[in-house]
Amino acid sequence: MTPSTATRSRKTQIDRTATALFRARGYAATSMRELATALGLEAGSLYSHIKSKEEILHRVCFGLASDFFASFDQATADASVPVATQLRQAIEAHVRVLTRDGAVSAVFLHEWRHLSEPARTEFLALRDRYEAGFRNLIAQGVASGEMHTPDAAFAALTLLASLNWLPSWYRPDGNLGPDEIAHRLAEQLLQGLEGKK
Amino acid sequence: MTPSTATRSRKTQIDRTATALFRARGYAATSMRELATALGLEAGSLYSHIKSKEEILHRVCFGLASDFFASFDQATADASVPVATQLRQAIEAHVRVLTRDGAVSAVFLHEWRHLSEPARTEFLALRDRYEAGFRNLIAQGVASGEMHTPDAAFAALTLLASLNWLPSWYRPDGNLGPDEIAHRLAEQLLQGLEGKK
DNA sequence: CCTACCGATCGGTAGG
DNA sequence: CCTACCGATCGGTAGG
Repeated sequence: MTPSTATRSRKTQIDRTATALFRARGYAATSMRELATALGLEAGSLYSHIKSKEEILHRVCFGLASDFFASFDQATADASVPVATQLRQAIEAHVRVLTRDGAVSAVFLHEWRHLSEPARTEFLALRDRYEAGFRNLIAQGVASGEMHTPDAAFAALTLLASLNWLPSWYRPDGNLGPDEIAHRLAEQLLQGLEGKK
Repeated sequence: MTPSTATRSRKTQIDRTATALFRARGYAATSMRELATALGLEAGSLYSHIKSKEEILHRVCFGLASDFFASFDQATADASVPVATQLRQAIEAHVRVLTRDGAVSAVFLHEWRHLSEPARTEFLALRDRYEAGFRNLIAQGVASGEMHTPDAAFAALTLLASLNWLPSWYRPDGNLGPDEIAHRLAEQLLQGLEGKK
């Protein structure tokens, strides 16, 4: 039997509520009873919609991973654009995905290590592949003389680190919108604090 | 009674082993029985040396916090030095503390949220105060014309984010030593990818 | 530092 | 989606 619309939306609701709890308390410290209570039902009832606690974590982590890939591919699709511009677009795309749902992003960034094998290894492979995209962009920029750094891999790691800190302080109702944040991050990372504007 | 030398070193040993486990599996997912087994004793025996699981976490988080403060204060003690140089020294000092013990650093960065109140709030206040140090340095640099950024607070957050990603990939036996890493990070953050070397 | 144990809570299931 | 429950495990304690 295919799941009815009602069942599917209940599942989505479970994912969303669980994600918020995972973010606030951590995956391991969140109990299925807390989750059930937050949804207004009994613990056992959750299992008509999901198979396990980890299934939720799996969906969140791998779902956002594929969003990141789709977003990156779109930002860098046009090879005729200067590499520095492609990198700016990739940064902006990354920030947009990251700011779309703070709870999902936080769980993606910090709770993936509670995935059991082989999911954990698969997840890390995806993350590696994504980082390689940025690494290649920077390496191309260095080759074309648009950028300068002694180590593209090192630079890519540092760049993504700055971006991935965002979910820990970004507030959707704050002064800065995603686009303005993305722009400032790109400027700061490409120009540096001592560079001229 | 004051603790004997043997008791004190056993306590240190518990802290170290616990920290390694907290890093690998997360605080909530680490059981006192695992910890006891790793130390070759029974679970109940741990409590002759410590009062609670959280006490260990508390010691690790607040201990490293005070190391960071001491290190920062030393790096910025001489006000006659140019601000950009002070910032470089503060970055290098931060990296040195961060690379001294990878497990302690990882727990400090990611597990503090399992502290119960009021420790959790106190910890966040310390972190805020530390960030303010970098914020002020950048603001001074902007005022003196040595640095350029539209938002010193934003720049400080981004800078610390890049640095704090380090424990997730740094390997003590890798190609780059702490000093070389610190130097490259400082260069990249201050000069940017498009800046000239 | 151990043995023996406490009450509480965990993720998940059976049967309706 | 609920009731009732499973075995396992949790942090921590008493008493030696």
